Amino acid sequence: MKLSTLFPKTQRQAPKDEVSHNAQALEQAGYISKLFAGVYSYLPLGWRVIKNIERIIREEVNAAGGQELFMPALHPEELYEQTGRADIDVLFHLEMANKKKLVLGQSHEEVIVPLVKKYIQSYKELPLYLYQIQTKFRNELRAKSGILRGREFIMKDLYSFHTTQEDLDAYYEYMKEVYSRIFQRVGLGNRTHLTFASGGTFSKFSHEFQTLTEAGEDTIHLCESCHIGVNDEIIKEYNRCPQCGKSTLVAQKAIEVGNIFPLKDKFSSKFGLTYTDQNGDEQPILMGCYGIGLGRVMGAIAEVHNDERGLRWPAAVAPYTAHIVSIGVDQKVLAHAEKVYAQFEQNGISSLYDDRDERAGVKLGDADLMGIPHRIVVSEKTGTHVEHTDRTTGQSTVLPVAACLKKITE
RNA sequence: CGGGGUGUGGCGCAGUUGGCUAGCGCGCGCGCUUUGGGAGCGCGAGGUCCCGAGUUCGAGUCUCGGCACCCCGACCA
Repeated sequence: MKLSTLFPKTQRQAPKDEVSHNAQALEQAGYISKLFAGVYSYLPLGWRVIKNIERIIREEVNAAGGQELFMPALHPEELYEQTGRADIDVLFHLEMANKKKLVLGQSHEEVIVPLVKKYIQSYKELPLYLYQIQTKFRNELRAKSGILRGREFIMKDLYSFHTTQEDLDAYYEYMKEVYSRIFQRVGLGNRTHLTFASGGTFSKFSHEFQTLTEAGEDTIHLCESCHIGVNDEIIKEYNRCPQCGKSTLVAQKAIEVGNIFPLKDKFSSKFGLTYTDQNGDEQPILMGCYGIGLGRVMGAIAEVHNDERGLRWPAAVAPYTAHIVSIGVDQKVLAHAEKVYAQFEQNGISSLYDDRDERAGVKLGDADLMGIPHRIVVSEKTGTHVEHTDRTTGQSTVLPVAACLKKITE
């Protein structure tokens, strides 16, 4: 991709109506654009980051047996009356021309449970794991923190269906590992902690995955001994770690990037979702649900991986792998830069090539802002070589193009 | 939904006790110069001053009523 044609160009100054670091940096660097409070467009760079996060999640959830589908965002309100959720305050309400009442989906239990009921009858068809990556709508009283809390947001929601509590428990435990891998891969591993949260009336606990950052809206109590967190809501009940029993809990700010919930029969009982067991008896299907907010993950990464100059994307989610910058107007330099860009593309390294007729400060400043992991400078100084800078460590070396390619791909 | 703050070219801002063609920086267009950390000179384009109603000879400025955005709460993936 040539930077001269990339939409949009970066902003010289951070937007004044954003305070959270993630939104300031992401908007200034051209990753997102706010339409109104809590509602953002993902611009080409930002969309590539979302797609990378999505790919990682999809790979891991597919490996865990998940079958991807796609459900509507428009839901008949009557389904929510059946579950008693029709008047929860985050629901957006709307109406069809014939006055039928609808809501915008804030989650999909009300859709997927009737869907599964329609097709599943026997224990032979279970367990079943269905998921989607889709837009949710929540009428937040107050949207804030940039893309950390939107009114419209992309979410991966997985629903599991089981015949026995043991089977649900086993899959639930397995999903903890899957989630850990996902957060590891997107670059949040060393700051993201499994956290005990309230299970409401139907289970003792649910679990959240909380990424430690000062920008977080939640306070968790992290066990210094086993690194398990306890949600603020339930710390009063459990003044010691529910995992290891020690009382070494330390309060920290965190952002909830994922959660998993043992629903059991909460929704299946409302819709009569049952299966026939081996004895021909009707039994309730037990469920779990598992969510990850993609925009929130992106925002959390932006909060965690940055420096005073701009963003610093982990390689796995970066919009491009290399940011090639030509400096100067010398024809030989420009020809060399074009060639380097072509070589990177041929070697399968996605590259953003700054071919603009701009001064060095502008181009290098934009590279800092955008935060692509490998910066490749071509100038009169580098001659037939290139200067490679690792955005994460800040280390620079001048080396031949082939050596640079090798360094990046290994 | 309570408390506080802010709305003026694309972005960031100034605009005095109401006053005449509404300014500045950045960005944008054209020309010349410049070229390893956000250049210089010249010319130029770009505005429902958030919206509505009022007061006044005259409103960006005053009054009333809305709306939006940001911050702090309460609530929430």
